[in-house]
Amino acid sequence: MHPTIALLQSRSLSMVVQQEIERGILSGEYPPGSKLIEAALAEKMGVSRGPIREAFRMLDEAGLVRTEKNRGVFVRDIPLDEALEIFDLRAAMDELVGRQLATHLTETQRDEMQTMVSTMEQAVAAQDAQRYHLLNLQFHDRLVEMTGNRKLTAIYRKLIKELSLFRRLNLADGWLMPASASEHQHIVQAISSGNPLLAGQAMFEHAMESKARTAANELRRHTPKPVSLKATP
Amino acid sequence: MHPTIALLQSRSLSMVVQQEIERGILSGEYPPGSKLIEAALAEKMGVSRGPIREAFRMLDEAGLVRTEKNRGVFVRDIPLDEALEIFDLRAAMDELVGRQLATHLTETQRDEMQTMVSTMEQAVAAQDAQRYHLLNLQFHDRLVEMTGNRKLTAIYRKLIKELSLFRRLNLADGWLMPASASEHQHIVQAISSGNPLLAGQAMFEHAMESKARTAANELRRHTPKPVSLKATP
DNA sequence: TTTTTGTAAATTGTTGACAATTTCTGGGAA
DNA sequence: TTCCCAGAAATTGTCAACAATTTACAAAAA
Repeated sequence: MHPTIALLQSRSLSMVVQQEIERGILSGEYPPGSKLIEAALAEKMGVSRGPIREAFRMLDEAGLVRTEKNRGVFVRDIPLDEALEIFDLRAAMDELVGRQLATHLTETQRDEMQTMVSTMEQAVAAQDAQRYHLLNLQFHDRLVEMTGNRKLTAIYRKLIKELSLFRRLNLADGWLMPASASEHQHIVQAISSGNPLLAGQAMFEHAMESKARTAANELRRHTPKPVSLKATP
Repeated sequence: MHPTIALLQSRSLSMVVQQEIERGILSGEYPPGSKLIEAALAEKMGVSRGPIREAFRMLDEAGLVRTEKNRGVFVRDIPLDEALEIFDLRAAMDELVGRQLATHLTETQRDEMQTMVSTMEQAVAAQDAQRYHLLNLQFHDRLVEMTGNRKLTAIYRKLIKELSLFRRLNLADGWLMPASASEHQHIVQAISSGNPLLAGQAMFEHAMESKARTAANELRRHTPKPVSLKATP
């Protein structure tokens, strides 16, 4: 039996199961497209199928799995066009974040932002792409959180989770590390300036750059054999 | 294939139950704050408690109900501050809608928009507030749909559903009918102009006007006894 | 060989039963 | 009266069993 289940009965089983399956999905343990079998998960976690099914309904509504009647549930595989749609939506939300932070930023928040950017620059200097990737996610998540808009924060996080199921994104994020590093400093300056339009624009353009890089990566990945056709008979 | 056959093959019981409960919530049959009892709903719909519980998990994730362990599920009552947060988020999404429509609008879409605005103006002339309210919802929903961004459309609709649980909104929407009527014509013109920034601004400001009217209504509702204290001993 | 078909296995859909917890209720004590 | 607290009733949490459907596989037919 999974240790967390035996210990903490404070949350209901289905909630714990939901979190555990979600962790498995986001960590790549259950890759996009793979099938999630009720009985197998039930035995693995030491519970019956009821809570597993309830967790499936939550994950489905959250967009992390898709359910086919009488066939089972599968980890969602976000197609490119949907990923690009999410990028557009996220850009609009980030623009809102920039505007609101520019008008309500406290001293403490400004310092925190500056510290995060500095930490990211250290990761860039150390060529630690993995660490930079995590810090980057954390930076944008914290900015959204700073607005105090809980609904905005909740939906933003859902979008990020869905985007992480766009598999090609993870493989190719090494390229964008140095590119977006300087943009973060620009974002902090724009927000600190107190100009909502400027800050919003900085956030929006940063998000759209990210979208453009992803689209370019995908285009390059789907046209890998323009010259050497004779090499693969 | 026969339509009802196809329906029963694609939708499982829990999905049907979810839609039915959601309908009851949005129609006001189950008002905000009221308790939803598994056994009662199960008997009413002629199914066991399993599908009911699965539907509850979907509705919880969608933000329409809240679940308290060992106490049951309740129809959510959106507090004012959360409603205002949703207004801000919706304004940012509407701005995106305006920008995208301004750059990609077809002739057919422009005509459809104009027709909807004309129909709304007829409802205003006929003093039919109820009909105007429905047409207004339909107008904005259709605009979002026209962008072709499915994720944006899905989240927008979720936000609208949640906002409808902000009970005071429904009671006081008679006042804002004539005010927002002319704004719609302005939106259509701004989008038709092909200027993304102008169209986005029109949509954004329209949404923020709606937020301001709601906030003003709420303020008025919470301070109804400033003078005649002697009248209520 | 390829396709088809029938049967067994695996998996999901649904239900009813039982356990755990909360809520209700009535009677007794301060 | 008001408060408190058993015990009953109602309700939710979990589970195991059964039914319905899909999938796997092997044998038969083209």
